[in-house]
Amino acid sequence: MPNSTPLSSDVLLTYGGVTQKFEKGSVIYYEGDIPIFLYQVIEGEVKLISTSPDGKEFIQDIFCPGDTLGEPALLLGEPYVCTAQASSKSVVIKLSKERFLNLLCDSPDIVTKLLFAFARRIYSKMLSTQMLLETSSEDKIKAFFNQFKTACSAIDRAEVLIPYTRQQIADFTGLRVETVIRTLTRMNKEAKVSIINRKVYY
Amino acid sequence: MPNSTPLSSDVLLTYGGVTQKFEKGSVIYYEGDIPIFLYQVIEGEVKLISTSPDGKEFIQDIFCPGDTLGEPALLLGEPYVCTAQASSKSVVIKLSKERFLNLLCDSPDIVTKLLFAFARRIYSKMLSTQMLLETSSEDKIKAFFNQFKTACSAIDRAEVLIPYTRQQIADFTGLRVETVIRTLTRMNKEAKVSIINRKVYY
DNA sequence: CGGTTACTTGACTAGCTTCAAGCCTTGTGG
DNA sequence: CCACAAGGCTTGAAGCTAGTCAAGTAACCG
Repeated sequence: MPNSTPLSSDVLLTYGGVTQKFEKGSVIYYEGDIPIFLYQVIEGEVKLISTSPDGKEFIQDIFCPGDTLGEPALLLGEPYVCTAQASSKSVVIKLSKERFLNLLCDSPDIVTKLLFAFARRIYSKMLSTQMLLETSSEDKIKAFFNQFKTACSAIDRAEVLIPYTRQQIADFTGLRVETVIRTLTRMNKEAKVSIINRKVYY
Repeated sequence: MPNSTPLSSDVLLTYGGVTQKFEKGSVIYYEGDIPIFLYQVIEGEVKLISTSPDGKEFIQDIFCPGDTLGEPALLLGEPYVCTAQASSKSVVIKLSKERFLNLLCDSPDIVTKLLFAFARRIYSKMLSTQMLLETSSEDKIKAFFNQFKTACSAIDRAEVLIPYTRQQIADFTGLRVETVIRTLTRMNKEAKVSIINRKVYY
């Protein structure tokens, strides 16, 4: 679910943004932290995860180069709901809240772009809420796949490679790996997905 | 989960907004419709619901007087994810997309306010995603109650009346009424909630 | 007082989770 | 080029929790 790109990194750097590298698995901010910076992904991939008390992990969102993250909590001054973690070696620009607000004041244009990016995010959160409300594992997985296909604007008919591991599908849908595997196997038999070399096409 | 109020109804009327009444239960727009108007609630209450194929109903959001609704889909030009339905007799202003866009162009101020309202909405959607990812019915209900308490900025300690019916709690959490009842009864025995005259305090 | 709405309880079932074990594939170092 | 480690995938058996269906009770309102 990549978001659109409302902010050029150049602007962020002009306003005093600083780049920082993160190794795979290292944390950019923790759930509960009070936001100080705006972040933008330059290279790599950053995921937003909720961890439940028993150590289970759920992926709330994934951010790609160009995407900004953490703005809602930053703007509201509320603690982060999720932890942001680099899912691969990543480069991130961070900009202090004060400078970010200056930037917003100076450029109504950017505010509008951000507004559209937020609209996109609300929209996809509503879709993912619908996914989580599905009662059967099959419907959840199908909803997840459909979201992915819409996000990368794939034609509905053509089968597309789902570039996620079983574990990642589980982390997105809130199911267990075994359930994902068993459901996919069944769906394969019923020709609802294709599994070739363990890769899933839908 | 009421949102802040970025738009005064006066401005909407100035830009050509038209008021319309809706009886309790009547639909403002349907899931799948292509958005044409921006809506603002003036009186009453409007809920956003997803209906699953078997007729079950899930409440995605509730809007109170002053709140605008349907902007994400409208701005993106995508079909509505949910159905908007008046949960009580309501009055709503509707403004055509074109005029809404004019309004945004004319008033950077309003764009900024909308941005903050969107931030609030993303934030609360993340919280509700976390709620849905909880595995047990008890944790879901507790997460829902906590969301409610935060929304009305209740002090965490004090017990607060939860102003929802069992059915509504079920519709928000994605559980069944019977499950909600059984879980609440158990939580009452374990002193995790208080039930007095069938009313729930948490 | 009668009808509607909300709440409650019980018995049964289905489906997801859990735990445990084993297999396949990929990449790395000797 | 082989061996082995590590991560991902798969399978089976058992348990438990939420869902379903059915029936009935309590509160509310005109």
